[in-house]
Amino acid sequence: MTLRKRITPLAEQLLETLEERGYRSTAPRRAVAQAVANQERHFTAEALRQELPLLGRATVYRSLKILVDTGVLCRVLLEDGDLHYQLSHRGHHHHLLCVDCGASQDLLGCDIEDLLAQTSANHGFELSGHWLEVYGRCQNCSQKEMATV
Amino acid sequence: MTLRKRITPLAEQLLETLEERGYRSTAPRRAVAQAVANQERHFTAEALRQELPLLGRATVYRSLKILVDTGVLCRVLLEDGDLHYQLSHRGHHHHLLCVDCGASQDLLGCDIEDLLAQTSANHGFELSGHWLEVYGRCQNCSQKEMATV
DNA sequence: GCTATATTGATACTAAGTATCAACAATCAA
DNA sequence: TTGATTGTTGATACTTAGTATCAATATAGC
Repeated sequence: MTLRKRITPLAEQLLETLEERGYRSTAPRRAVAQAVANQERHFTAEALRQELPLLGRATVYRSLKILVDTGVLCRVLLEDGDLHYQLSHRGHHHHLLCVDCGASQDLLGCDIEDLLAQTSANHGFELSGHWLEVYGRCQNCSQKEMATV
Repeated sequence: MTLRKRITPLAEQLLETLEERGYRSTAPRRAVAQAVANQERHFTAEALRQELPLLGRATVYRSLKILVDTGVLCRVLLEDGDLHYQLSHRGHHHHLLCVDCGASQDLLGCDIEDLLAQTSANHGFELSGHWLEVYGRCQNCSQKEMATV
């Protein structure tokens, strides 16, 4: 079958996570897992779909959804409003997104939560969650900029 | 003309802002400004369009875009990923969104910027912007919850 | 009132989803 | 290993949010 491709350890790991959650291991899901594992940067749903022309649209979108639900993928909001997907380290985190090269770094263990809880409380809000994206220029791109100016 | 409706001071103010930016004052824009001014909560593009059946789709979306560009409207990302629009106080700010009733409060003058600048620097990032939405339960909804439990 | 130019709206397209549903496949138990 | 149960697929069609094009029209300024 065309869909049964070589599968890398990362893709395997993604599939295992799905199975742990009770999702069946199917050829289409293997294909999506492998395609996701191959991505080096954040990607759009449509880009992924184009890499998987043999799969139905709905299947690709459904697979993305369950990958997000199981915490394997996360959604990233780009500065221009585009929504992309990206492999996620489990748990709550934020992204530092380079507006030049598109690289992203995870932001862990910063003190935003505390600050937000405090601020929310001041407004009479009971905090339940938040979404934060940080845009800027990564070290590489800053240095390139320096060099050309 | 059906489009020339009574216009409220707020809508008037929105139009003036557009004119200051060099946009012409047209009947469709008056209609959009009034419809936007009438909203009590954040709203979707499509909802607004349905209130303005006489206007072309493109016109509504274009008007929303220039209202966002001029800072009169801002985009709000709901917890479920839906994108809404909302009247904006000029300048950079964030939203406290109630997940129960949908109310939103603006979050001004909090110290997130400093914290982010610091954190970004630690990661070699040159900060250029950020997007933050805070979800929770407003005072009203918290109290209602209390009362029923 | 004329004219240059901005704006409109019809149409068609992209992108991201969701809903439906008959056909099919994976799993598990016998 | 077979077979029933139940999850999954993919075709299709629909919704929402936009954007691009372009001829027709309205606006602002002279």
